[in-house]
Amino acid sequence: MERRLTPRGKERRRQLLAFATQRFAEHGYHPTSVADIVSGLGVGKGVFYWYFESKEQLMLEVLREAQQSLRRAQQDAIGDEPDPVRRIELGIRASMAWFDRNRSLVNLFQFAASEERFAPAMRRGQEVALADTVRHVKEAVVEGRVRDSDPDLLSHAILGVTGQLARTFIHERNASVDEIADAAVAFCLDGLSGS
Amino acid sequence: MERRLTPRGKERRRQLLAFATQRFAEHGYHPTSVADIVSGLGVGKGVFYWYFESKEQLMLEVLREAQQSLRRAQQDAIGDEPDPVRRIELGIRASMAWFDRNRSLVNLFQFAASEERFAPAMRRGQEVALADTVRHVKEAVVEGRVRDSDPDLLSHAILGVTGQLARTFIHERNASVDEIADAAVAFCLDGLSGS
DNA sequence: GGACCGCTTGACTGCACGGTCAAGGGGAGC
DNA sequence: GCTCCCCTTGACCGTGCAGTCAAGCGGTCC
Repeated sequence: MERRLTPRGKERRRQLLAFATQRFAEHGYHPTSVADIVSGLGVGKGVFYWYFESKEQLMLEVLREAQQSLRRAQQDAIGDEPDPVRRIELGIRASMAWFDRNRSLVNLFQFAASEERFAPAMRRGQEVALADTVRHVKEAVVEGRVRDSDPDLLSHAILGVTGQLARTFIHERNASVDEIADAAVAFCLDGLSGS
Repeated sequence: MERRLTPRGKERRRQLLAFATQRFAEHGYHPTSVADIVSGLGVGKGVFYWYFESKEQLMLEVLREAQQSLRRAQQDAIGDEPDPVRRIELGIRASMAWFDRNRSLVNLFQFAASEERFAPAMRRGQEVALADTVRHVKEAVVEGRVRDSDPDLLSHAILGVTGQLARTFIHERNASVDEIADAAVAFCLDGLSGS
C-alpha cells in the first residue's frame, strides 16, 4: 500500500473515509459492508481496495481521526489557561461539546473498545488524551487543590463521568449540553477536591 | 419455543447457557459460533436449536442473567442498611467486587451496549439497577447530605466512575479491588455531597 | 414388547460478505 | 494521435456461519 496519489485520488480517499465514518457511526461496523460503502458512493468495489488495504485498516483510520479530533477540541478549548483546575473544567466542557457534535461516534467508540481488534488502538488514543488530564491533575495536587490520590485514577474517574453522562443524556436523551456539562463539572471538581 | 423440559433437559439447557456465557465473555459474541459452542460441549448442533431459538436469543438470556446477578450482588451487600449514603457506598463496593469476580463479562456488557440488537436490553437492565441508586440518592438529598441536583444524573455519574475504574484498573490492569473501590467511593461521595 | 416422545445427530442449505483480478477508461504529456 | 499510468469496473471466488431437517436413539409407561 502507501500509494502515490494525485489530487483527484486524495479527494476520493477523503470521500471514502468520510462516508465510511458516517456509516460506521450510524449503523455500526459489522452491519456496514464494503459493498454498502462503495454503492452508497456509486463506485465499484475496486475503488475501495485501491485506497484501503482492508475494511479493518479503514476502521482504524476512522478511529484515529476521530480521537485526534476530540483531542484537538480539548486542546483548543484549554488554550494556555494557567489554572490547572480550570483546565480540567474546560477539558470536560470541550469533551461534552464534541460528543454533542459527534453523537453517533459515541457508539462507534464503545464498540471499538469492546472489540479485540480495535481495543488496543482505542486504548492508545485514550491514553494520549488522558495524559493531558493527568498533567493538570498533578499540578492541582501540588497546589493542594485536589486530593492526594493517584492522578491516573482520578483522571479515569473524570473520563468515566464525562463518558457516561454524554452517552446517556446527550446521545440517548438529547439533553442540553450545557446543563449536562455543568453537572459533570460540579460532580468531578468536588470529587477531585476531597472534603 | 417454550418447550416442556425434563430434568435432564433443564440440565442441558443450563450447561449450554453457562458454556456460552463463558465463551461470549472470553472471546466475544461474533467470534463465538454456534458450532464452537456445541463442539465445545461435544454435542450435535441440533441440541442447540432444541433449547434456544437462535444465537441472538441465547445472548439476550446471557445478558439478562448477568445483569440479574450483578443486581442481586448489590442488593445482598446493601441488605437493610438504613443510611442512604452508606447504601450508595455499599452498592459501589459490591459492583466493584462483582466486576472483579466476573472480569470477562465487562467486555461483553460493553459490546452489548454498542450493538443495536442488544442495546435496548442492556438499557432496560441498567435502568432497573440504576433505579435503586436513584432511590438512595433521593433520600440523601432529602436529608441534605447530597447536593440538590437531578438524582438520575448523579446516579449515572456514579455508574460512570464505577464502570470506568472497573474496566481500566480491575479488568485491564489487575489492580486490587479494595483500593479501587476506596477511590471510587471517595470520589463519588465527595462529588455527590457538593462543597 | 410396543408405543410414545424427549432428545440427539451431523450433513446440508443458503447466504452474506471480504477480498481479487483481468480488463478497460480517460486525462496528461509528448 | 500515441503512450503511460492512475483509477475504475463488477463479475467472481472462497469461506464462514446461522439455521434446517430427516433420521435415529433410548428411557418410561402400559
